Amino acid sequence: MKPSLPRGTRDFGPAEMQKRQYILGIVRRNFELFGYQCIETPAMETLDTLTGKYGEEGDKLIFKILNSGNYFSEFKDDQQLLEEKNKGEKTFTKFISERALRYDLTVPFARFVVMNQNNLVFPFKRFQIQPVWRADRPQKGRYREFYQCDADVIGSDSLLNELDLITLMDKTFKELKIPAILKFNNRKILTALAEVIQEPSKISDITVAIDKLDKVGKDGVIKELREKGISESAITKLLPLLDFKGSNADKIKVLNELLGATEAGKKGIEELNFLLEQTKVLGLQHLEFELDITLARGLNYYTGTIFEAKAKVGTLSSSILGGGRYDDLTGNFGLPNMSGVGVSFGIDRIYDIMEELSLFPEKITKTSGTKLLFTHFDRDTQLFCLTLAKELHDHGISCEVYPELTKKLAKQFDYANKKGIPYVCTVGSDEMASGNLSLKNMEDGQQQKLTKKELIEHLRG
RNA sequence: GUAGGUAUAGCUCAGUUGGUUAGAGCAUCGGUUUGUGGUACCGAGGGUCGUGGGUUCGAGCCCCAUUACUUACCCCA
Repeated sequence: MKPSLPRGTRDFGPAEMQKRQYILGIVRRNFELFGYQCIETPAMETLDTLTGKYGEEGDKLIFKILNSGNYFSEFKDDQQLLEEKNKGEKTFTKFISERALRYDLTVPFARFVVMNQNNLVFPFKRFQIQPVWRADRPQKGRYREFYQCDADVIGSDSLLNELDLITLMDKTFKELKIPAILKFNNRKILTALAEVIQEPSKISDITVAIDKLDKVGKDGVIKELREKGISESAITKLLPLLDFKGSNADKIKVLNELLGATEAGKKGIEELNFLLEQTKVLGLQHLEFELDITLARGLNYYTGTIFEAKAKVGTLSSSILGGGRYDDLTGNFGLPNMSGVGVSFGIDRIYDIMEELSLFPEKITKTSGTKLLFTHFDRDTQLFCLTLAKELHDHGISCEVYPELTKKLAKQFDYANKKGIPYVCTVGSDEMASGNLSLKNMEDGQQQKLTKKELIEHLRG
């Protein structure tokens, strides 16, 4: 058969993995620096755990796992099967699937917290770096299997956690050298907005429309709002938002006029203001920090602050980080009043951007970490090389013995060359007898005779 | 869900208005060179042209269907 990959998935070869590990290393180091602790959860969850948390569109994109065994045995006869099928996809799915691949790391984390509540220290700061799966249509920067790197604090509703995460993001993107903009908003603003215009059910339509302001202009947005059935009086109330430009402080002023009278609006504005002021006091080193009222994020569970980061340069316009506050995600699993906030780095997109902008350091592009290759001529010398290699390994020197028997040194040198191994030690019967080993530097071609001791000293230095 | 693109050697791709035995580069293996690589030269192996139909004397090329991958939109992050 012809080998192929399923849509939206990728292999990572040695060269790609070194770059991925570089990104992961920076992210992980910062997570730990800020006091987050690592956990892992299974690739699959029970379907019930996941459904209903991501919104209607999100639920459709959950990869479901077919039950093992004969799932048709659930049905008495064709008649019953047909009846169940006609009830719709949702109920029918229950018969053939009880498990699904995780869609993100936040919901499994909430499940984890509830199940381990007696063993955890709250507020609990955890990080998690694992793949997630989404049955999306793939395109540029969008994959069906990708990694999320999450940091969350749960069991504390203090806005200090938001600030903690903001500085974490600032530091991490600085170290990755990605010029990025961090946009934020607050779900309470959106709630207040719905209240003010008295169209609570249309709130997502409205944010989607306003979000297109840059693309289609003010008139375009108004047109789309009308198409979505938003009343004229509501549109009139929204007009100030369409001129929503200027500094973060200007935006707060507009919001105050528009939403200051509502309970949710007042609270939301207060929170936004706090973050803006304290961020100014802390002083961000790298990130651009912008209040974006159109930022909604599709995930249902967010209730307060929401975050999203994008690269400021390059062709990839999709976000490279997302996150926010969820006040009652654990309530679904029987543990109410557990507010949490977290962010998720999308390292696959971060990789794409760094590749495009050539942000990876030169030194990590080598495919091999091996420092020395032993070449040989026959079984005896090969086995002797193996004992030498063992000794070098004990001294922490990365080396390997060419595993095939061949008289051709050229082939063995070629191997070292292609793998980017900087030193070659050739061992023939002379060297074996005398103990004088010849070490060749593959970069400058220089060769020298060394004893075993000298060789080890030389390579450790 | 909507619209486009692509499918030929292990990989990246050529392939003329439809015409003999389908090509190149890279990779692999062998040789020039039986103890020295990165670069040179010579040679070899490797293909049901995604799959199934159709048109034609004749199809890699045209038509229909189908599958896979891919891009954009919707959506999502």
